[in-house]
Amino acid sequence: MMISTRGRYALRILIDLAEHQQDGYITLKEAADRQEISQKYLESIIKILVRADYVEGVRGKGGGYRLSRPANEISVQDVLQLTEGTLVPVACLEDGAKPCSRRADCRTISLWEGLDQVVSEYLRGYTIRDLICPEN
Amino acid sequence: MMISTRGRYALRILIDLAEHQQDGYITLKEAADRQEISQKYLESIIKILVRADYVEGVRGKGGGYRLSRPANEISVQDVLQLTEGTLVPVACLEDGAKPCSRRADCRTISLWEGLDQVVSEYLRGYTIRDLICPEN
DNA sequence: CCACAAACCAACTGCGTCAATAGGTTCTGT
DNA sequence: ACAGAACCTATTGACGCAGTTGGTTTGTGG
Repeated sequence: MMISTRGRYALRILIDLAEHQQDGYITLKEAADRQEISQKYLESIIKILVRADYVEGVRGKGGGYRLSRPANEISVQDVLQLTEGTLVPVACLEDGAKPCSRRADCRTISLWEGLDQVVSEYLRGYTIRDLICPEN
Repeated sequence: MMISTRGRYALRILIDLAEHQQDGYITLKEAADRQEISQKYLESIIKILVRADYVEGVRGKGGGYRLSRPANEISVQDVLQLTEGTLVPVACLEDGAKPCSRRADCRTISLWEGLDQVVSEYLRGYTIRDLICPEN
């Protein structure tokens, strides 16, 4: 189980915002109700998206959230990387990882590098635009 | 970080056994020392491999472990699936998962199915034989 | 102008899993 | 018999996930 609810909910709320773009600002309550996700928990997730400038939040009455850039410019890869922290399969592939003392005769490093490659390429091929329902 | 030490150590001990096949039975201590893994922890991992009949254990003096089938017949996919429990990216893809109530208008299911596909295909392409050092 | 609606913020909690340790028991060749 | 090896069960500490609690700040419609 490699994708936690954090990443999955993040995608779902982005999709929800994309599908209701024409309705103006969407409140957290609306989105949470539609997606059947705890409002409070979703709050902590959307905060990450706001800070990373995928989503814009407006306070006060009449406020809410909306995408701060077009849906086709938000890649699934980026969203998951942001919310999950990392997507690499093993710690030694994280950038800034301290070099492994067994690196010289590690038999598996190329296996993991290849896996990372394959996953990244796949996820980079999807944007939020590709995930919204055709009629939106 | 999707592959835990359990899966990684399992691969490493299988590789170790494969590379020392001609030395007869390999004791846990030998392998643990070579791989710099806690003997006790490795014990719990190799037990899984014995039960799944990837490895054969022989007790008593002169005993130890060896592969119970050729290295090229042990796929990385199978080993990781066994030791990690599952490799699917989200719970609803596990077989025997209770059907999701939101399945009908889930926007992301095909994304996850595709990811699962891509990862499985990649890992199925590797066997222990592909990971051992050429000179062995 | 002010009450209310909304986003924003910080701290905490229960739970499960991972990674590992501890302390044995059983088997077997010499 | 005994030493060396696999085998077995239980327990532990740390950590992250998933979610909750209880607020504070900001903006606007009436």
